[in-house]
Amino acid sequence: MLDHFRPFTQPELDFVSTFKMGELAVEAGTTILAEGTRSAHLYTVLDGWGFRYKMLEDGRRQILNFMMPGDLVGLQGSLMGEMQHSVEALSPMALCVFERARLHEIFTNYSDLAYDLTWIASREERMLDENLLSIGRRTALERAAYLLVFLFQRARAVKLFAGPSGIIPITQQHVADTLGLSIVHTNKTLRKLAQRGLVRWADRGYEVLDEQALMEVGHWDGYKEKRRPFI
Amino acid sequence: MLDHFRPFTQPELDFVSTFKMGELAVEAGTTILAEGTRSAHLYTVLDGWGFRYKMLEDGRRQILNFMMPGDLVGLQGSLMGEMQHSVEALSPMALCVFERARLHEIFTNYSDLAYDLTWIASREERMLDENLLSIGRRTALERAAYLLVFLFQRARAVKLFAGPSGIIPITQQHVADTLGLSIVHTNKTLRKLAQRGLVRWADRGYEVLDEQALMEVGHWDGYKEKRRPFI
DNA sequence: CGGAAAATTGATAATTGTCAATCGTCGTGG
DNA sequence: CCACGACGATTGACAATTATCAATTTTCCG
Repeated sequence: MLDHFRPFTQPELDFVSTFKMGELAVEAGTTILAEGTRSAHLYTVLDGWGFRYKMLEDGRRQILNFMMPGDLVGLQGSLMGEMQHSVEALSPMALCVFERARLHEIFTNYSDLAYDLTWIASREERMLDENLLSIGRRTALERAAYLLVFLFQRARAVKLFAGPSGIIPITQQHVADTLGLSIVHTNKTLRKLAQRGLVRWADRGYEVLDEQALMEVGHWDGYKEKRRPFI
Repeated sequence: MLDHFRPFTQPELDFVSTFKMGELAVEAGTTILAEGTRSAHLYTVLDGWGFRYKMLEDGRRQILNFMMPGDLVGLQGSLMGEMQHSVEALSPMALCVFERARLHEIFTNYSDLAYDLTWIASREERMLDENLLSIGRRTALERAAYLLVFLFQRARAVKLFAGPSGIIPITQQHVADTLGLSIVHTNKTLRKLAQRGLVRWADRGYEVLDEQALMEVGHWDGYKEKRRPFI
């Protein structure tokens, strides 16, 4: 997996190992961070899938983005105090745990790592921009197509799939809450993509069958990213 | 305006003055940064209103967020290369111009400023999260109410209004493109808010009349923010 | 094998979008 | 000062998309 990320210098490795408090393994469905809470920790995803979401008081839920290896969990909360969103594991996950309180040390003593942190935050912002465009302006079918290739390409980039392809471990409820659609309409929309042979409902998730076609349906150029940091 | 922001140390001020290349004043409607472009500059908003947006090839436009004094313009592009969104002035704006190439110096030599940068990026992410929740899960009326108080509170916090209240300088087309609605439906929705006496269409923009009621309609707690950095 | 959770479906209701005018306001040129 | 245009706001009618309801199937697991 790591060949996708930038190499570390020795002092960085030394620091990271002291900054690191340990590893955490969680089951699918575990809530890692909860909205309204202040966590003493900050995490890096080592393995598995997770997602960030917000809810309205009456229960309506919006999934904001998905998390995969290399993503930071809880940076917002670390910088700004209380969490304004929750994070839940979609599959079993392995996380690297850091101490929130020591975040500032990174800035003062390891500027390259600080730069990486900001880079990662910026990348998250970029994904949110794309998701906003999607929910705001794409039709249901376009949104679904976009979401599935988007997740597929991201997952492939961090080697989350065993082979060249693989299964995206989400239920239709997750898709619905990501796309801002009802679950019934989501089902009908995904079904349409399946009928056209672009995706397949497999085991406990979706499999992408025709990457190119999905990108066309979703009016999306694809997920381009060069070397990236991994903290 | 500046009492809202954190104070600087002298060395920071000295650095900022060398990092700063000059100021830029633009008319309403000017495109400051364009999607697909690489800018040699990075900006800080000193005065005025602007907005970030993305478009699909067929012209559908989604406004991602609005920019007000203290916001950074173009950080994403500075960190990641090509701009993936455009930025346009909504009103006449004053911008402080920085050299993109020297961004790294901030990280190596002015860690507090670097921290501030990341803080600002994180805050932007938080706003995007809220906007996503809005577009994905709120009804048209809720979205409109949320957007108007949101802009109202942000603008008030940075003293963009002359008195205690003021006018938000947006057209209904802007509102529509922010909320992900058609312009006709946006008009009918805003009209409903106006009939209830929550907002008023004035001169060339909207004025908030009943902040509390808007927050209730929009199921929103309000915009809380303590001290914040200003670069 | 029994249940529970997730996926499907068909029918019907709301919400939101599209079309096609019309109305107003404001700045410009005559 | 007034007519002309342009852009933005408004409206009403009608169409399309998406949501809600209410069952049924499937699939997964113990």
